[in-house]
Amino acid sequence: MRLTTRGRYAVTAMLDLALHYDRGPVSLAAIAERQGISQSYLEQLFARLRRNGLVDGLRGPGGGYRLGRPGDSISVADVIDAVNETVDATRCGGQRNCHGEKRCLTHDLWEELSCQIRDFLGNVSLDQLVRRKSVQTLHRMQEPHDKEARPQATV
Amino acid sequence: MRLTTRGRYAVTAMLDLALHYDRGPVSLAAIAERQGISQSYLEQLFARLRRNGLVDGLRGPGGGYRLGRPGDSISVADVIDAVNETVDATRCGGQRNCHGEKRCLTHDLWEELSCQIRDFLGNVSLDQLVRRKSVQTLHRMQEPHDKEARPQATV
DNA sequence: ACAATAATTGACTGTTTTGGTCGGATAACG
DNA sequence: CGTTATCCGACCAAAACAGTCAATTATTGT
Repeated sequence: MRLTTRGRYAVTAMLDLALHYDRGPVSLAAIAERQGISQSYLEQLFARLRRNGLVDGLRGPGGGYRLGRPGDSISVADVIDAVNETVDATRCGGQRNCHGEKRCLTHDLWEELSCQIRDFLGNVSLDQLVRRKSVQTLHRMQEPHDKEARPQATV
Repeated sequence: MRLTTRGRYAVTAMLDLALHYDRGPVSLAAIAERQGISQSYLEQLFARLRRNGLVDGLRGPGGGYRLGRPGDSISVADVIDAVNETVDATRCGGQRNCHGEKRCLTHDLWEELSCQIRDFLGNVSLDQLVRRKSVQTLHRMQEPHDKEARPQATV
C-alpha cells in the first residue's frame, strides 16, 4: 500500500476540475497555479487519468480537461487507482506467495486492511467533496475575486 | 502514509515472538528461518523495536528477544509506528502547510483516512492475531514437528 | 579463563520509486 | 498561419527501500 504525493496531487487536481465543472475545460496551467503543483508533473498524472477514462482532454486554445463522467460517479479510490495502479496492502498483491509458496502469517491482516481502505476511499465521491464546507471555503479563497461576471481574457 | 515490507516484516516477526512466548527468548536466526526474512534485515528492525520498548533483547547463548510487554497490550499500529515512524496519510504530517501556508483542498480527507487506518490497526493486538485460526494453522505448519517434547539441542 | 552464542552497532550498497524537467509532436481554433 | 494547449517520451536527481557485512559487546556453559 502506498499513498504518496502522486495520489494526493491527483485527487486535488480532480477536485479542482469538479469545482470548475460548469466553466468548461480547465487548463493544466490553471490547476498548477491554483493548487501549487508543477505543471509538468500534472501532465504525467493526467496522462494516466485520461487512459483510465476519468478525464477528457480537449486540445487547442480554450481547451483543457473535463471530467470524463459525472462527479458523483468518480470516487477517490478511482483516482488513486488510476495514478498508482495499486492500493493493495499485501506484499503479494492478492497472490499467496508472500512466504515461499504459502501465504505469510500476516497475509489476512493486510488483506482486511486493504479492504477497509478501499471501502473508505471508494465511498467518497468528488461531488461529496465539492459539497464539503471546508472545501467550499478554500475554493472561494482560490478564486481570482472576479468583481464582474467572469472577466474573460484578463491574462 | 506508507506501508511497505518493513512494516509487514516487523509485524510478522513480532507475531512469531508472540507465538513462542512460552518458550523463552527467540533468536533472530530462528525467526529468519521460519518466516523467510533476512536475518541482517531483522537486526535493523529489532533495533527500532527495542528502542521503542516493544521487545527486550537478551544476549549470550540461549538468548534472543522477548516481547517487552504482554501481547494483548501491543497493537499492530504500535509495531508499524516503531519501525516506520509515520502512518500519517497527510503530506504535511498534521501541519497545514500542504499548500503554501494554508492546507490543501484534500487535507481533511487524508486526515480522516489516517484516522481510519490508525483505528483499524490500533484495535488489533498481537494476542488477537495469535488466536486467529488461519494464524494457528500456519503456525503449526512452521513448527519442526517435534515428536518428543521439546528436543533441546538438535541443532 | 575460554569458547561459543547471540544481541548490538554502524557503515555501506544496489535497486526502485518519487517528484520533476525538458523538448518536441500534434491537434484545434482564430 | 500562428497561437494555444494537450500529448508523448526521454531524461534526471534525490530519497526511500531492502539488504549485506564486519566488528563489538555481553552472557552462558565448560
